[in-house]
Amino acid sequence: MGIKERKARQKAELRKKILKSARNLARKNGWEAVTTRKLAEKVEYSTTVIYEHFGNKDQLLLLLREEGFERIQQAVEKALDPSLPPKKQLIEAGLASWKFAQEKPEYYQVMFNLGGIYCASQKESEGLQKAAAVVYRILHQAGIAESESTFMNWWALVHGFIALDMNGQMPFNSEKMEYLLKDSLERLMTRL
Amino acid sequence: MGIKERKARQKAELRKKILKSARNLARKNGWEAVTTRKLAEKVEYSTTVIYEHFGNKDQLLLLLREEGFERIQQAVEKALDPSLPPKKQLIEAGLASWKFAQEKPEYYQVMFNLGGIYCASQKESEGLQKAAAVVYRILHQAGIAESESTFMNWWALVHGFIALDMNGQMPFNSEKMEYLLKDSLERLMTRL
DNA sequence: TGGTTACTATAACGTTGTTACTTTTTGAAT
DNA sequence: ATTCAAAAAGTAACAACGTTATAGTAACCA
Repeated sequence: MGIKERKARQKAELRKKILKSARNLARKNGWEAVTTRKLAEKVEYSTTVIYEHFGNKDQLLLLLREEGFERIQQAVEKALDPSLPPKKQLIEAGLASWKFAQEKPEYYQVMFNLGGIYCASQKESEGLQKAAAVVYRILHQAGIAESESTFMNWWALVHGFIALDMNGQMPFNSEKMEYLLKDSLERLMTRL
Repeated sequence: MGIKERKARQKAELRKKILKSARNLARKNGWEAVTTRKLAEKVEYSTTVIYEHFGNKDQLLLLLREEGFERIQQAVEKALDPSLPPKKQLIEAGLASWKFAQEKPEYYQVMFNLGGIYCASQKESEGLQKAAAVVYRILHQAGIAESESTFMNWWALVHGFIALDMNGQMPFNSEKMEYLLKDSLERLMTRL
């Protein structure tokens, strides 16, 4: 009697397909192009399918936000070399975050309400906490006393560079911005 | 024959009124609540008045963006004490920017595409350049060599703190964030 | 007074997110 | 196999959005 299982599997597949379509649409045409109708068309269902699976559009976006936080965490941890001194690791972590935002901007945007998208929900993101924990861990390894201060300094620096670059308002191109970020991270670390 | 003058005056007044209404609506109910219809209702005209005065909604937002850049520049310059050492001035400038974003979030949001608003236009903002020039000037006073690097370090730091605080995703409240920003700015300056 | 011009409003078009309602499908019981 | 309830899916509508074509009204000049 694997009927229920099959149904559940199909439902899960469709769910994945919808989420993937949303991400693809956002990547290709920006988050403004991600509408319930286009999403339904992509998966060849009617619009109501979104509401059966996610409740509403905001809930769908929140799922992608969590997905994004998990992915950036994985990307950062993969980029880390535990044998290096913690300060070097923090520089690597910052650059890995930058790289993630460059390669998967649609994720970074939904994570931080950038690029025209906006999730009203203020509920604390579990994924964000986990990603933050990675940075905290390295700070602890480095034996840094004012970890809250250094944590926010690091995070704001990285996020500031990414967000400003995404808006395209700064007089530097992305390559230059990456270089300047690296420079800023190194300065931050040499002063600890 | 002051008829033309009167008309021009009335037109300019209406224009101002529309811009002010947009700002008030955004302040009270967020930028999502700023619609052409609500705007028209506020000034007691029909919707088309927006398009006669500004072309479209995006153009109106761009005007407010410029207005915002001018205002933050004024706020920062007013907060500066030229008799203080340049490094202290840069700290003051950062804190003044933070204060501006706290007191007039609707401006900061339209300036940097935060809080659900989005202006597609990538054209370089004149106001942004002027605001940036203020920071550059102080850096020059301080005789700092790598001014591009330090400039972006300062700017990304300030913007990162503001943007993250606005999203309400960080585990610190605004007072704490302000304190941490001050700390980060002081660290940046003591290392130059 | 008549006609041209500038202003203003009405009403509509195509989208958007969302939902009430209807239809179809489907697994199971008779 | 037929019937039936429940689940799944589609249709069509709602209100609100940005925008514009059209139509009307008011103001100015002759």
